Amino acid sequence: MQIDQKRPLVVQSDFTVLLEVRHPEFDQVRPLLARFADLVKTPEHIHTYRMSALSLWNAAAAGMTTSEITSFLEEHAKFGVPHNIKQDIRRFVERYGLVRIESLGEDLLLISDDVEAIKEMCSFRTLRSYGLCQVDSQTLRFSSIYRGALKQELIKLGYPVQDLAGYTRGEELPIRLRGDASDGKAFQLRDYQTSAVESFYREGSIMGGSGVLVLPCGAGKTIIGIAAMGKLNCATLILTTNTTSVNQWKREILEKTDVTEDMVGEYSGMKKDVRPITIATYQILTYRKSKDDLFIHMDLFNKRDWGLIVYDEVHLLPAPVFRVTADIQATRRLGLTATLVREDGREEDVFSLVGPKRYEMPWKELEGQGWIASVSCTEIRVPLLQAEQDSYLSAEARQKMRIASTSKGKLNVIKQLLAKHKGEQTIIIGQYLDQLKQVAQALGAPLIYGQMPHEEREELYNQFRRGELQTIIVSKVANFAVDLPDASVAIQISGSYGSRQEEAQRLGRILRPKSDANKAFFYTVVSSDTKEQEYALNRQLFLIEQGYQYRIEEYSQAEDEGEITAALDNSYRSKPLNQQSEEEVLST
DNA sequence: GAGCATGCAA
DNA sequence: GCGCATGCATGCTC
Repeated sequence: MQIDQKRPLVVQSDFTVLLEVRHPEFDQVRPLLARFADLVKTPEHIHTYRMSALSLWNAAAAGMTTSEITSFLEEHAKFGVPHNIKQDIRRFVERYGLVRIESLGEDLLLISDDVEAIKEMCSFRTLRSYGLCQVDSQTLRFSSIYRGALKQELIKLGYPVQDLAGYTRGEELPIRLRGDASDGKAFQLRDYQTSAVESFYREGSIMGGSGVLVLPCGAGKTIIGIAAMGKLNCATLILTTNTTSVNQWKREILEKTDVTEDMVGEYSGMKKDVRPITIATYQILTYRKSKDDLFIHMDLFNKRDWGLIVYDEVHLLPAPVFRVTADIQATRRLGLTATLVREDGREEDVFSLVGPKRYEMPWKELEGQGWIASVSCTEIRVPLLQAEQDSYLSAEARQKMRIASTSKGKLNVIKQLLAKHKGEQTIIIGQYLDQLKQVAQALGAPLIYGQMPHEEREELYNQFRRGELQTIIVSKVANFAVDLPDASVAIQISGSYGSRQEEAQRLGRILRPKSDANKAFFYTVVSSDTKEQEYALNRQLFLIEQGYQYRIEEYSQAEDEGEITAALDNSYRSKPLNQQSEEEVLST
């Protein structure tokens, strides 16, 4: 074993990989590591990643090989790579594709070059009900109705099946992208958008046709979906999270393709139009009169001969939709998301039913190419006020979070930040209405929340866009509103527990490229030494995994306003005492 | 049958 | 494991 203390990684035999944050190779090593391992912990000096079966399978599906992974680890590990880890990586990576599904007339075949794998499958009790029937030592035959369910079951048993059984064409529908239009509506796919579409589907290749593309907010997921439609030229069902997004898909399809309005239908609470291109919400699919009733709108999947189903924000796909998706495995499926992480842990179902990850664009890479703004993230820790301190300590666990999140001490920080970023469009985002109302009153800025009619919201958004309003305060509407205007400063004053998605989405609000220095600022204000501070760390995991660094600043309440300004301003220029390491990392 | 308020689900 | 926003259906009014 080669020992080289100068290297940044420690590969441990429990499948975790430690990465030294202050190491000069950090920025170079991190994105590669993230391709096959998940970030799990981020204490100050060392980040812990863990390889899992699924993270390795997704890497394999995206084209990574065993030797790429092990030689990368060997090259950067201080103490080498334990022998058993190398073996296990090989075992997992090779599991993807070890068993594949191919078609044979009406039926399907499970095929493996590994005779032992087939033997093992015959012995699994849970597979009995699928009527697997042995053809020869390497082949099992089964009915195509079990295509989805079987894949779901097999991944649980450690066999991520490669599905090569192909797809139906679906009803034909010519869709031409306005790539060369002379009427000013022309647009060009960016290079990464082209690669993304091609890794989903390439003409003549049997492999493509189902899978997930992972792209940051603001990378143009809709456009990629539309480009895929343009390749396949077939009736398409698009599923998305809310009605605003339904409208947005429709608008973009009409704008970017030659498809006419009568070809595009909306299937939602308001309208039930099934057209060659139909856009629906997940919610209408999962509607039922009572708990043990039928999902009456689920037959939308069979209302037409769809050639493609697009799952927008696939990480939010509701459980009942998985069930139907298992039955339509012969239809091409495209999942789009900014994060494969589901808060309910059903990532394996996404893998087997929608498809494996085909493409991932790291946020930092997009930033490097200038497609999104570069964001500096700062966590500002504010001590609780004396009175809050007491009630915090005596409060029940479940109340603690609320007390910490809504601390009155945050107001001063907000004011300081607004002063610091005077003249920049700023969004303040929070979770508790009481708190937001107080902040709105103190700042004299409008609060946009659920009860406000959409018309009124739109008016405020427009004023903000025109620059007539410089600051707006938004509640959880920000988590859903696709039409929220862009800003260059976001201040998060409270959020829901450890939601990584929420944090990512909020940062997404300031990613649109800026005209001048292309720089944006994300602040998260938390009460120091509280539950909130712990949760804040959790929330940041995903973005840290994407390469963002949070600077941490301790804020102390001073008596005199002027003093506060000085204290805060100063800390941006000099190194905060407790964060020298972060600072050094940034400069490497 | 549009426009609104209400209750419910996840 | 909380608080909030959403979307859907229904039932009322004119």
